[in-house]
Amino acid sequence: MVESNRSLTQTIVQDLGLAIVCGTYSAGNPFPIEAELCKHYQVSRSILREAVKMLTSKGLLNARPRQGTWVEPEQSWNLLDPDVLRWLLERKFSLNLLAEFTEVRLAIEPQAAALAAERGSEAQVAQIQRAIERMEAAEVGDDDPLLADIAFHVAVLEASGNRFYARLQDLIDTALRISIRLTNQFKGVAVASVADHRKVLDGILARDPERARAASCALISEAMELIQKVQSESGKTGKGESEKTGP
Amino acid sequence: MVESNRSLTQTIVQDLGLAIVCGTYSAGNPFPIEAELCKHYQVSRSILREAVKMLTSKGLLNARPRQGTWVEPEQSWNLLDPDVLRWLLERKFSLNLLAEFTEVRLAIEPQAAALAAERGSEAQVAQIQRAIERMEAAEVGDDDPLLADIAFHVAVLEASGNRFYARLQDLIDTALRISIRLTNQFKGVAVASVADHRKVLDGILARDPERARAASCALISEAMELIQKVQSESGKTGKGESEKTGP
DNA sequence: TAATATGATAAATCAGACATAATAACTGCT
DNA sequence: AGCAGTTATTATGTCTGATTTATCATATTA
Repeated sequence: MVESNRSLTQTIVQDLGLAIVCGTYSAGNPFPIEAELCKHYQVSRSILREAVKMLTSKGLLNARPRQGTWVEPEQSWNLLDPDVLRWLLERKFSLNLLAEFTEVRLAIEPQAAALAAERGSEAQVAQIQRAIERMEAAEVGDDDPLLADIAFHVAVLEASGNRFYARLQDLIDTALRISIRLTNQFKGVAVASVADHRKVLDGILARDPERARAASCALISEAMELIQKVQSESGKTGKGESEKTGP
Repeated sequence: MVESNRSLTQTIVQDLGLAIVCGTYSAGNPFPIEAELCKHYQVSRSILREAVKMLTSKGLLNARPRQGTWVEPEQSWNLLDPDVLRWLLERKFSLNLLAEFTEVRLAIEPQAAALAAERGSEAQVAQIQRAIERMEAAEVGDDDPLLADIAFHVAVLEASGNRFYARLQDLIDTALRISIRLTNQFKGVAVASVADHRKVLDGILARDPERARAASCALISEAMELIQKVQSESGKTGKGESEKTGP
């Protein structure tokens, strides 16, 4: 197990969470009982139970006396929990899921851009502008392109003034990191263009919701097409995807 | 405290979770230390710690030795966790938040309807049809209108084939229940019309994504307008909303 | 004054026990 | 043999008390 400065409980949550979404436990290999897991992780029951409870509250596990602890069906998992999404996307590059998450972004981000144009505060809009400047700096090596990209999308979500939209930032952070890691494997993939991002900012600065929406929509659509392209590529080579779609 | 058949831990999670989102604990009234909460709930430390861990995994709490346990800022809460959303919406009818959540629905559900028209399976579409039939039955008192309404929206989300969309069903279930409870207080509020819902189904049956999208958009927009109407009503009477918008 | 030692506090972790729920095994009867 | 009712087993649920560790406030010392 990986050593870390986190607490024992947190370490076990991460380890077990990843193992669960990777399908380590199934009919043939049922989830172990507390005693076994205690022995495996060399921790007390208290610690292990706390970890299991945390995973239970994310919809991954459930338990009953005498029946033991079991992994809940995938439909019960809180996909929108940052931890859960990260574990899911980290498992051997789950392209299908990344595509589905991008569909969420495609629904939300253009709307967020429109709302930002409509009612974003000066400070919030300035934050978007700053992100664009970081992206420009990144083009000449003065900043990290990935972090600048993330900062842009997060700033737009924040400027929407909708608390649910803003809460997607952890998720988008994760998705973008995975997305980059994924698409970088394939050649011919251009880095997200600053020009296209700037169009969103322009729409917001002009306080033109529809222009902002359209620009954002184009932006995410481009990302979506990229993923689909990778999907067909990996389909041909047979590498990458190995998700089961149900019994 | 309310007696129940749930476990002690679950009972405390619900009680503490609701108290936290209601703002019971703040600067003047800091979150109690473990020992005090144990005394208050009359439970052992194990139970209390498990409950605190569950709330920690939902982003509501955090703890450190010597510093104690504290409530995280609202920006850290997992709004998209079904429990958290329910607690939030249940706290004295949080109209602003309900409006924001409806903005999420406005972004997602039309897209889901379009996807359902595009790639929903026969069985999934049949499920939507069945929900419409339930709504019709409810009109003459042969079914529960709220449950039928929920079944419709859930069926559309399921038919979208996007796992993230499908995961919104718990949240929409909660939101619709609160929404009904809320709007019923005000007269002149017509129950969701079956005709408008059927238009979504028609678009999906015709495999016409844009028609389905437009119909769904109209449906949610109507709900949104209703909420805004109630917002202005309660603004006049001063009742209902009492959310703080920041320090 | 600033770096260092000390002490107090609250969570983190451990160990062992008993209670409870759900199932499996068993008994005794017809 | 076949069923009803009892008992035993098993894994989680809950409790208790103790020890360790991280952090902050204070006091001490150079």
